[in-house]
Amino acid sequence: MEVYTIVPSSLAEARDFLVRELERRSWIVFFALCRALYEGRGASESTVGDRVVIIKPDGSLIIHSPKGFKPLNWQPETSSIAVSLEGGLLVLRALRRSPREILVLECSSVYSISCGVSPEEGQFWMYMSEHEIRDAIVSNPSMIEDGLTIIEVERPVEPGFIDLYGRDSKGNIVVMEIKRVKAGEEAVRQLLTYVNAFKVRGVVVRGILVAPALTESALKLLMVSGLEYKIIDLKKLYQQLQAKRVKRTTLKDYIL
Amino acid sequence: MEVYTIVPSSLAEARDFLVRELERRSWIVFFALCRALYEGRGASESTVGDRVVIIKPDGSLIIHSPKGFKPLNWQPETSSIAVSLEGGLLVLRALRRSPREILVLECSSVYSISCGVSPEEGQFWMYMSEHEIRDAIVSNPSMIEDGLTIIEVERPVEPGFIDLYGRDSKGNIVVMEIKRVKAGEEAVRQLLTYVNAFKVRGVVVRGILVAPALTESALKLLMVSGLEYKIIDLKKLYQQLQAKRVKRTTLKDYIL
DNA sequence: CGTGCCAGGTGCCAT
DNA sequence: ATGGCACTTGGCACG
Repeated sequence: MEVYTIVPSSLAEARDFLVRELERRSWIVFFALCRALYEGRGASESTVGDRVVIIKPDGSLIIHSPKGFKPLNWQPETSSIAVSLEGGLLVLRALRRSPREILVLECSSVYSISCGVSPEEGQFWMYMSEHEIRDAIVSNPSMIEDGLTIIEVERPVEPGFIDLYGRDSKGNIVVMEIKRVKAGEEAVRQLLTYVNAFKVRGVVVRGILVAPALTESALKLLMVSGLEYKIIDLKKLYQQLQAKRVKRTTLKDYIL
Repeated sequence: MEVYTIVPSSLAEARDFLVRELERRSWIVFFALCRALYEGRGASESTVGDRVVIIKPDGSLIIHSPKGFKPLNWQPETSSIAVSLEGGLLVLRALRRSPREILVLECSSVYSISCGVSPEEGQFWMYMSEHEIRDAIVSNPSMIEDGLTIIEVERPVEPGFIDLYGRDSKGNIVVMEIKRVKAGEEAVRQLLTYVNAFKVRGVVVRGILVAPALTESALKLLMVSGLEYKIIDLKKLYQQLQAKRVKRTTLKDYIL
């Protein structure tokens, strides 16, 4: 990728540069003293300050303040970005239909603008998603309980989907809700909703919350509701999965 | 803010520049051909590709691919960022304790690095948060129902907090759950949990879901559960609030 | 398209 | 720190 940077001597120069590079669908990053106004699903306004603004080839606009992971303002995949000079300010208007949103960026100074055109795009993988945990249980149900068999994955039920639906060694129907992270009350409520859906129809089922951990209040709610839980070891599951995968560079080399 | 940009002729030059600017706690943005490895709460790995990397003065590290709002990888407020040259690659290791996480960035080319030091920091406001909706109802409960009085805000109850707790004209206790956006089933389940908490103690209360809209399935679940709802007009609430605020630049000028 | 639901969710504030 | 919850949540998969 070729990256080109200018230090604009005037806002007019900055505008011309931005207009040209937006047309070319370049990747644009600039430092500026500016303020942002947003109105759409919500409404917000930031005070004037030094920001880093990213405009991606797909039209996403992201405004970062000096702190934290989250951007101050943003607009995902805008339908149009207009640039203009108004009253001594460089104004960018990023519009988006559906939902109808507008983000206005007023720059009083633009310190530097960089842009580049990149041809290809990279891929990204996530490991140990809830999906993978589910599959691991399906291929080895005994990790939950001896004699358990899985009948259905993502079984549709009145108000949603049951992650795993099976039968235990004594023939009881078992409903399982999986959480990849420590489960809170919401997870218990969800499981309870599914179990109740059966109860209404006169069928008594066991409900098991499967998670690496439970919050204290979740455990309490679970006990009161007559539900069960099963703690799973994510690290172990992850390693089992790793073993099955093709050999690849691991992070162990770095951690030392 | 002063912004300085270099186009490094070697990875060693890039490393030296990064080390110096990290020490100065500058704001750093660079374009690079790289790949990221993460291990911590989850684990991920991205293929090699052109990326924009931001390192903020507070140590946050964000890696953006050419698409979408969300970064490909990140590390919020790292406790340390180490830079080194290893096997012909420029390697950045961003470490974080609690939770223990490591992000490794391997750059095969660095196209351009910009950095700047900004002295001050801006503030940010959000309008029409759930908090503000709640306050609006408190100051004018009749927008929900004639004769309603609010007794308590954020009333603690067995498994959480009731947004609004009040009494209707006939003396019945009313429990309200507020949603700023279209309410889904989860909102209904939450309200139901609160109402049931009273039912267990033998007290019958009315449960009202307050939201700008309801999903169809939420409405169904709400009806079945014997709960009520009240649609509120966010735009109207927002305008009422705006009227009370000090005069300021609005977005109407821009929308035309 | 809307609806549901996971996410390395993040951020804010409470205990 | 842990927990509870809103968020312009974003993102994906599915009807």
